[in-house]
Amino acid sequence: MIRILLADDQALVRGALAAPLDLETDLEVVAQVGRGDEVVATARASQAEVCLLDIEMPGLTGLEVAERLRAELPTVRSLIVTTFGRPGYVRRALDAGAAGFLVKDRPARELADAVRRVHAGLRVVDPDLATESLMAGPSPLTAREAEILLLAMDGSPVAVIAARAHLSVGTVRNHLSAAIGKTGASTRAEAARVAQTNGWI
Amino acid sequence: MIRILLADDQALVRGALAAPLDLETDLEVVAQVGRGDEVVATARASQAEVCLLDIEMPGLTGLEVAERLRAELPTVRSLIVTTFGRPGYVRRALDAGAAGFLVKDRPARELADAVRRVHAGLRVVDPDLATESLMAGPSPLTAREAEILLLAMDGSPVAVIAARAHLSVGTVRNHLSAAIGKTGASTRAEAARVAQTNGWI
DNA sequence: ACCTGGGCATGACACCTGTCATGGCCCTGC
DNA sequence: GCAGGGCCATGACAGGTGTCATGCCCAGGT
Repeated sequence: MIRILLADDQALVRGALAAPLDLETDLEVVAQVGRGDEVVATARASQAEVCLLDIEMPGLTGLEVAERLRAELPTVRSLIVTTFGRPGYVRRALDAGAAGFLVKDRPARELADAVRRVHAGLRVVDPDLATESLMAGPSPLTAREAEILLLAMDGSPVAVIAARAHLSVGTVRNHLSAAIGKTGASTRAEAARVAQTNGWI
Repeated sequence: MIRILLADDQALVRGALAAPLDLETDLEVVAQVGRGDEVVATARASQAEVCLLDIEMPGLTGLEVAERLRAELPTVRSLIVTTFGRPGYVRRALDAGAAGFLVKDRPARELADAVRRVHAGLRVVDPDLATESLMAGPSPLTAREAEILLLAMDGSPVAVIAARAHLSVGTVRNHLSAAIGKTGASTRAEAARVAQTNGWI
């Protein structure tokens, strides 16, 4: 019996994922949570073996949760199950310690199989996403550039970004300028969009 | 037998909504689509009586679909079923001709009841959303301001917005300035976010 | 030891933005 | 008719933004 924890902010989706998994004789959904920051504690309490994680969740993203699970509960496997597979997300997920990456709206059989493989210590990556991820290549952004670009995403003025990053305004503008150049954009907002869709931030 | 069309871009969600509805003896899901621009034709072909519409869909939004349904198939009722209920969405949905507005992750019984009421010609609005919608009040933005703000959402420079709206750059800046003032924001991006979350655009 | 590349900062320049004042046009309601 | 309000435009000004050159510090690799 493989013990599964399900994390997704939409109750409807949790239900839709849990139902077919519970029908499998060797799988058992032992916990469901709707927030990223509740996953680690719940996984510990429920002695889950595999965590299915959505990426977009309040509290913590699925990627951050995967990191914490690796650090705090190394025996638990993380499997990212997300709606839209942005290219670079796959790389970031695997770097964060996830054992697998799937998109939703796949037949339930595939999902169940993925859980079994992950539980057996294998890595599972959606084939389409894997090729797309390799095509896109690694992020051209440095860590700082990515960080600044993330802070710039909401359209805040440079002064605010600088304060939040504990940097001078000039440095922030340099990083943004570099990011704009590397992404081939001509505006912060455009650069942020490009980086976003490629999974670089 | 009430004939239902289900429109949502996530196959998983469509399945999760359809299953409990099909279990009701007087309801029948006769069609499912994943894009907004396929709804009208499919509704006509399948002779649907009630359309459950998600808001965020490729092609057309659920709000736009509701408008077209009212114009082209006036006997068909639209019921908006969305993930997050932004305050002003309710008003816009009803203005667009929708007969009801619900959030997902509600018990299936409620959804089925809503379908029956809508089919009977009644209006159905999620009570929480209804009060919240009334609290927020009507949009303070003029039509033009909302239009310009919508174009500004992606962070394009004013020159691009002006070209897309067939206006002078000065006029665009005036509208944006007005919108920024009315929303209490201090940046276009912030104004756009405020307008977005209040459903004013 | 040397060189390279990233992070940080400063200063300067051209350009873009947000704000305000002013004016003309059109429609609606009194 | 006439005032009011939305829409469009222009011009001017302060401040924000994108770009570039320059410099310093600190790791890592040759």
